[in-house]
Amino acid sequence: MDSIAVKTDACERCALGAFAVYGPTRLGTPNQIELRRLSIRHIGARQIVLAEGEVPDRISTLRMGWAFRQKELSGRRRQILSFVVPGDFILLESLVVAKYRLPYSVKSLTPLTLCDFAIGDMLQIVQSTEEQRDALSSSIGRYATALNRRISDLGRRNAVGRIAQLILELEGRLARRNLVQNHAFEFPLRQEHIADATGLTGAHVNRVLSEMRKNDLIDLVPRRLRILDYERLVRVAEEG
Amino acid sequence: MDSIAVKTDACERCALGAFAVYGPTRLGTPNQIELRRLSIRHIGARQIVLAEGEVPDRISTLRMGWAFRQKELSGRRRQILSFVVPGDFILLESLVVAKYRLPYSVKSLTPLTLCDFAIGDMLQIVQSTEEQRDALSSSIGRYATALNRRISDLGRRNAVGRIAQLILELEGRLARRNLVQNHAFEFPLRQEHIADATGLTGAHVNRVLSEMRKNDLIDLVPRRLRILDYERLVRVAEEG
DNA sequence: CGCGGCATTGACGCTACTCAAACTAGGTGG
DNA sequence: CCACCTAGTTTGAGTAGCGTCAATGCCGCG
Repeated sequence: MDSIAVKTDACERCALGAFAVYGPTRLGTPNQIELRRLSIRHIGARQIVLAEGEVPDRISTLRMGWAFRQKELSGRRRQILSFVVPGDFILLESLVVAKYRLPYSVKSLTPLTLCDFAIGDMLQIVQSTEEQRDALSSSIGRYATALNRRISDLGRRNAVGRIAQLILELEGRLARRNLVQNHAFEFPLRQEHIADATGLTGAHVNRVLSEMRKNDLIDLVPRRLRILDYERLVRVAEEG
Repeated sequence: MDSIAVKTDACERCALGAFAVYGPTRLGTPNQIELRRLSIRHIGARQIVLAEGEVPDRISTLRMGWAFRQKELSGRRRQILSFVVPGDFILLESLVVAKYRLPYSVKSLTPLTLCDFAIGDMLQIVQSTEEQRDALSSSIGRYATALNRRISDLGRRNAVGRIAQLILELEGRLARRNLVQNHAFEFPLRQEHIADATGLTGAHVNRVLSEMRKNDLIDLVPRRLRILDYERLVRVAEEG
């Protein structure tokens, strides 16, 4: 059982490994990634993966499924800070900040498969070559840039703009991982998640989405989204 | 002229150096900070310090004055992402991300005094000892946590809550630098800046502020703010 | 004295919220 | 194969919070 699992989960055949931060190291012999991998975990949907206040000593990559980072506020309010898609580190921060105390929690949206590493091991891998250092560096840069963009979206864009930006961000991130075909991709978010990510309510998200559908901007069916008019969606995102 | 400037600006007498990330290194002999400092710059109020899209090769600490990071959107909208107060790096990101391309611009709020360093030099300083690495690490951690908090504020708090959170954040950061006496501190923001940081309009900020004054929460006069009832302000920030 | 930069205030409107009910589809057990 | 259940979506009516625009006030400064 175990050996079969290890074989089918071999890193050099992992489609996502190539797009992870440690992509450049992934194919070496002996395979450093696979050697250092501590465990592969499967987690059901809607589970807490990391709880607020934790100080993780391991770092995991998401091999399959979606998760999100959320902050819970008083009175049943919550804000989704960002989404974690396949190929992402669950907690990139822990590669930069020693003993990072989580100011939010991480929750699974779908069932997940995680690959776990010791933080020290991963740091070594990810700093082993110039190429790796660059990969880490630009990954952090994109993450920081996305956080900043999220702030301007929430502060200064209306509902349509925020939702359009969110869709575009996800499309971009998934496209870098080869998870988009012809502007269509897996989209496991419920309207409730879109609402909590954009600072809106479910009801209003619903109205905006049906407006976007009517305008032939997107085609959103359960679990799958297609951008029908990319240029116009960009314009709408920018103006809104 | 120059020699006088250097003497009065000596790092070991800089009140803020102690609270900067490189604080632990500040008093060594020979003085590494002062040796590596490339220049001291004075910049007027309302100037662009770093422009969006730049890829800075120097890193500066703010010795005096306030600045802020802003993103400009279409249609005269702007979002203030965060404020830079004395003792901060203008661009902490550049210590973590090589060749970071600025996704926002940095603007001075008041006249500034900056101390400039080569990024490589500063990296060396800031990684020279365990203590330094920890200082850098926790500084990045606080920055990341603040960005995330800002996201939940904008997404899920009302006007009072956002403004209260902003005031508390600034008080906390200034307090760590010994720039707060009895909950009172320099506060050079115009209402317009509060508005652009909290995603509100100047008019509405005005109404909220006068409400907060009427409730004896804060005492805000031009350029100076005092928190009158800290506990209650925390409560208001949390609930709002 | 007058100007420029902010702060303040009022009238009015719109975006997005609230609450609640109806609807839909996928899954499950009898 | 149907009845039912649940999770999620859709829709409506009424409303609140914050935005818009414009006028007025205030104060320091040249």
